[in-house]
Amino acid sequence: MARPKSDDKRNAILAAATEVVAEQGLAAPTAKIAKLAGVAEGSLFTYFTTKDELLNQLYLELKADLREAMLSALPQGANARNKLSHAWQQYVHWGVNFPKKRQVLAQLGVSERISAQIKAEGNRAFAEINALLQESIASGVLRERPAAFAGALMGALAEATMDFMAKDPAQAEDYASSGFEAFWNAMTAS
Amino acid sequence: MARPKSDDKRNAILAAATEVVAEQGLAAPTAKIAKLAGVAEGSLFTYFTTKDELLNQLYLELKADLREAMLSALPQGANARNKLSHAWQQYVHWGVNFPKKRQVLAQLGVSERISAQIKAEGNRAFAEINALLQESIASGVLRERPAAFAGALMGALAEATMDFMAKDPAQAEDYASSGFEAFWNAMTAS
Amino acid sequence: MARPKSDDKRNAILAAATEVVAEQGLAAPTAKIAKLAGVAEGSLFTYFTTKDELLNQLYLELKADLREAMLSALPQGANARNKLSHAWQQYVHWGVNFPKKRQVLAQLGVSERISAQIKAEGNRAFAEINALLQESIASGVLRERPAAFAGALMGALAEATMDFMAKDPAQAEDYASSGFEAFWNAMTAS
Amino acid sequence: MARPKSDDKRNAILAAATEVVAEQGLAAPTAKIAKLAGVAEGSLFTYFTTKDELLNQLYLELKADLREAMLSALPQGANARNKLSHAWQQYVHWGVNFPKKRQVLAQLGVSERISAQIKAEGNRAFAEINALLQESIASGVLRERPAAFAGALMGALAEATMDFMAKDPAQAEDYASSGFEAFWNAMTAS
DNA sequence: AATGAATGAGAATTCATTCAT
DNA sequence: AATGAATGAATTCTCATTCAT
Repeated sequence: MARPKSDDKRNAILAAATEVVAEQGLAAPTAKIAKLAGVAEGSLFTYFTTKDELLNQLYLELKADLREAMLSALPQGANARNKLSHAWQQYVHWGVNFPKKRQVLAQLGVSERISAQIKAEGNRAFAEINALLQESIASGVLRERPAAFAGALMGALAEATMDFMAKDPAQAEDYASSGFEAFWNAMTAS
Repeated sequence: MARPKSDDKRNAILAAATEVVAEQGLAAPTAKIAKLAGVAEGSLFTYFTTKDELLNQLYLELKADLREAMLSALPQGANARNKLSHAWQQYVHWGVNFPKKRQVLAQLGVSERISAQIKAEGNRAFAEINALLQESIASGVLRERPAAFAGALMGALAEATMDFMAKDPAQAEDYASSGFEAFWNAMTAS
Repeated sequence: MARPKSDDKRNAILAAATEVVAEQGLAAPTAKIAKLAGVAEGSLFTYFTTKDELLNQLYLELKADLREAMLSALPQGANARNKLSHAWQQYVHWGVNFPKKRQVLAQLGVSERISAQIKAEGNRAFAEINALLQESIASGVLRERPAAFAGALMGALAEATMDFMAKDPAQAEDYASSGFEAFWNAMTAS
Repeated sequence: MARPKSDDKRNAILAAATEVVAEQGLAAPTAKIAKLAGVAEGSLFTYFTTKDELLNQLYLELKADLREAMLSALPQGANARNKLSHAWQQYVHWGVNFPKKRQVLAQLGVSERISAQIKAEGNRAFAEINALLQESIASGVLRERPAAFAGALMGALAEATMDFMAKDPAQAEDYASSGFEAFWNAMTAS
């Protein structure tokens, strides 16, 4: 091979896309992304055939990043509540620490430009979380609903919680804990 | 009267914008909106000076529409739980009955193009709901947080609930109820 | 209507396209065409939705132009040979006097970008010529072939003739006459 | 030897170019040609310094191919008419059997990208044919014109004839013969 | 010599907004 | 006020050619 496609460049483009899309929305020009990534305009298209392709891959990347954050250092022997609490805390802190990633993931999540297939692929990564949720809703008011419903509620509550953590950093930890308690009650109270 | 122009046309443009933005996203051309509204391309700009202005006004309009739905026929003498339950049901059914309005409101809500000021103005309309929430969280785990936090959680849970109602219409009512129970527990369990 | 679409502008664009395509081929940039026509780049697209549309319309325009030249001042009472001779002379002089039109028409004629439908429409204009040909081949070696075949031969011979007329202007008239004689013999000798 | 490189590859590129240009026109990407030829994008440029160079060489190649077809198995002792008839038949059948070669040669023939020098070089190959034509026009209406004129007419008539052969294969042979008769009459009748 | 990634100058459109009618 | 043609900057993507490997 002449010059193998470089993972560094690919990652630089993805990182630049996160940056620029956070600032300008999905309408962000590919030219700007390429420039920030330090590659030629045309090079972006040797790594991603299309802007949509870039966006879809970025979605996957961010989903994987979030998943890794949530599952990293998960307490091994702990019960479901403790594990979920850990995942929740990782989640909201990931969002607060990487606001651009969070914002872009949110935008991509509601965009028509992300294919159903890619969305499904992105969700598949959260199977382990769903298993914990399944266990937790067993005795609560959600017991007849699929675990994915609890997962969706978790995501929704975490998003709302992060908004308040970001808006009021002094109380961020309080919001994080209250948010989890609220979520836990939502799932398990009957 | 600040606007000497026709309210009919203004409303037609807003309705057309809802339609077209739901289909094409915020990138929807003003020309298409004008056409669907039955006015000339240029006329759109006598009602809204810029596209952003149109989007901001549309946001306000949809927020007001939702608010009206939530508060309409609110049971007068009932307790907070019953009132909130009513508002919740109105909310989620509004979303399911007017999917385009919901979708557009969601898109606008996360867009950079809606100014902070307009967002604040949009939220002000929900003061009555917040009062009910304040009352409800008094004994729960959220008691030390502002009512707006509970309001945000309510919105988040309702959104997630609507997704499932839309995806599985046969069980829509079950999701609606489960969603409210979960929300109520989130707020009030301690 | 606000400002009606102007035929002048449409014609200016078509004329500019002839000019620029003659110089640069079908790859001529629309921007260059617009500039030469004295309109904004975008305006070209209010008159022709697409570059292909422009090319197709240009083909029709040039075909009509040629047809008009060939049939103008056709001797009324004359016999087929005289009429065809007149048309031939008009044809080759049109080509020599408007070399750009000729060149562009030739390029468009062999291009994939001109739709079959438009080509057919362009040919329909030459029905009168075909009638004269029909009459003339009756006793010749082509008598069993369709008139359109004779028409194609006429076009082909005229093209070749024009090449020599252009290359050697001093003898242009001789080539024109010899070319017609050759054509007439081709059709009528048996 | 001027070219140290592989003739196989050179030929593969030329063959691929014929294929791809027939399908996409002169705008065919060099990358596509290289791919079909089974060589790397860059390698194409070690065989042909520019795309125009490739096109010019392709023109020469196709001209030579056609010449070879026309002169192959030329009846040695025959008279001019028989020899020309043979060449004509070879010509039109070459075109019908290798429609892509014919189409590409036609496109190149009218393109600005083929230099005058290369065109002249291409024509030089047809000297033998011209000699036969010279002999044949001696008593006809073209007797005062150069043989090259008759050659041009021959090419033009053959092209038109091939169009009809291709369009109506059942009568292909009839068109081929009629075409030659017409051509012969064009040249020799007085 | 061969490879194919890298480059960046275009190319055809699109579109918010203006402005002549 | 209403209309819709006119504008030209901006956008995504293509492609001949170069050059590191």
